[in-house]
Amino acid sequence: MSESHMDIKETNILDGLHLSAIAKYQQNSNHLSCLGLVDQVAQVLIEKILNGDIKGGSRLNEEHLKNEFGISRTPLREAFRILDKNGLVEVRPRKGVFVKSITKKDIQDNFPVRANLEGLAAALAYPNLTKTDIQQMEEALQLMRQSAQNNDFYAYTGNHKDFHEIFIHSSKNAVLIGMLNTLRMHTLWHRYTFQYYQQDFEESLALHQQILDLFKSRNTPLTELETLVRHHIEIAMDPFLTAMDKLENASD
Amino acid sequence: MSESHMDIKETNILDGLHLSAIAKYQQNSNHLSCLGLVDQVAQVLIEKILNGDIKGGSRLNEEHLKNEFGISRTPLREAFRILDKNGLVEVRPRKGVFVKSITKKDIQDNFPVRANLEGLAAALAYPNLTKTDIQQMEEALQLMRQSAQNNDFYAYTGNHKDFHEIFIHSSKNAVLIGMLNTLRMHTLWHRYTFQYYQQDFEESLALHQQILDLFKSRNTPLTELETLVRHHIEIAMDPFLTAMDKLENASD
DNA sequence: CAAGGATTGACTGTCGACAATTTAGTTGTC
DNA sequence: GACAACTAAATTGTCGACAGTCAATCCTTG
Repeated sequence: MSESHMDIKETNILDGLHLSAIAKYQQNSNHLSCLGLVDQVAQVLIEKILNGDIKGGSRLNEEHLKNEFGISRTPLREAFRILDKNGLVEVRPRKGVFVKSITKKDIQDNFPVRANLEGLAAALAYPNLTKTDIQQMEEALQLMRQSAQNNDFYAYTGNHKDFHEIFIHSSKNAVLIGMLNTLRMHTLWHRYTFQYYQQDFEESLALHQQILDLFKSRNTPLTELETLVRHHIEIAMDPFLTAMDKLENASD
Repeated sequence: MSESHMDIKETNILDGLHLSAIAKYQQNSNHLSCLGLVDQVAQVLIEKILNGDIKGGSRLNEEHLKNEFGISRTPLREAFRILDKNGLVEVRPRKGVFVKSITKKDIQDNFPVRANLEGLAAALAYPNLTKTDIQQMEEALQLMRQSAQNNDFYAYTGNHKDFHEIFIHSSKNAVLIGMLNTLRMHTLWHRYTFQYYQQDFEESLALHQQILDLFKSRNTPLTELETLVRHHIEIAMDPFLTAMDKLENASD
């Protein structure tokens, strides 16, 4: 912590840790700078937003962030465009970039689309699934059970994510994978809320076991698989919405 | 038409019209510059790519484009990010930005996803449809018939686009609308190919009439509507692929 | 003559500064 | 006392320049 001159109020969006980290990587290692300073900055900002360190609705001030990161405004502005591409911020010309805050409407719009696309992904993946894929999903489901037993909601979310990503990836449809990445990022936006989101593990686990069984079975009708996957996401929306409600009311 | 000074070689990626147009707008009118120079440049580039004026695979040289537009590289680079967001180019760090060229795999990935999402859009739109919506779709279908009679493939594509956009918009799902915009842009990428794309008007017209009938009917089951819309896009893929084949072979 | 390395040229990445615009605060008038 | 116009500070938009990197070409050497 060489920044001794910073009595930074915690109103600062970014703490000093990441900026020095970036500066170090920038100087020392070449291969990381090959990844592009822009992408590094974007990655840090994405993390910050997803973890809730940067609150929704807040404005990303170029001048401040420039100083925080110790870089110029040019790569910063391009990083903003990446955030925009991922739907995390809104770029209002001559006004600045604003972190989007998730509303109920966003969730109500997001879930049906994601449900549909993951259903499609499952159907497309079914003929492609290897033994390794099945095995990995079984492992993921096992970890989900374990996390549920420990009442570790955060870990559960991670395992759940792994489970889904396996068959999404096996769909081998680049367009689909890209869109689901974006959609899932939106949902994970308030990932931290999941820590307080008392999910009904029983139902969720049963459904995922059911899905896995369909994947494992030889002659599963594609429509049945697609419908089930789609359904299991659709019914997850209402609990999510009520969880949002609780959190909103709690912060009042 | 005040641009009388353009004897610009067509080897230029961009002709002089747009750049001078941009410069003019930039000076004269405020409300257009409020739209942001970046967005203007992006819009022009998108048009160029969609119309095929900029070939797929070609590299967008910042230095050249800078001179063409008469602007600096900063807004240009940000415009590139917008193109990237729309999936029209690929940004390779330290290499440059390359216009994506559509492959068969892209089409094979794109159509199923779009079919699924438009099916969902139709189902979501059904309860929201107003008399005006129905009427506009009838008009669009009528224009489609007219264009078909004139063998005007280009106009047909436009009318067809209008027809779809009506119910897509009526889904009132912002996420869905955004994704379909991107997906449809990809398909329209080689919009000019449609001029040579000898579509089977009969089947297409019949299907759209069928869809419109389901929209008009009071008690259409949502699944039936969704399946039909989805199906009518899925079956459009193969003719599109063969059309691509022909075009490829023709250009050899 | 061929292969490997150095060199040069072109291009992208980054930066600091200036210009334009918005916003907030202040002053003046009705 | 309230509203409007003006002013000033803050912030975004744009630009030209420099630095670093990649690639192709040319030269050297075996």
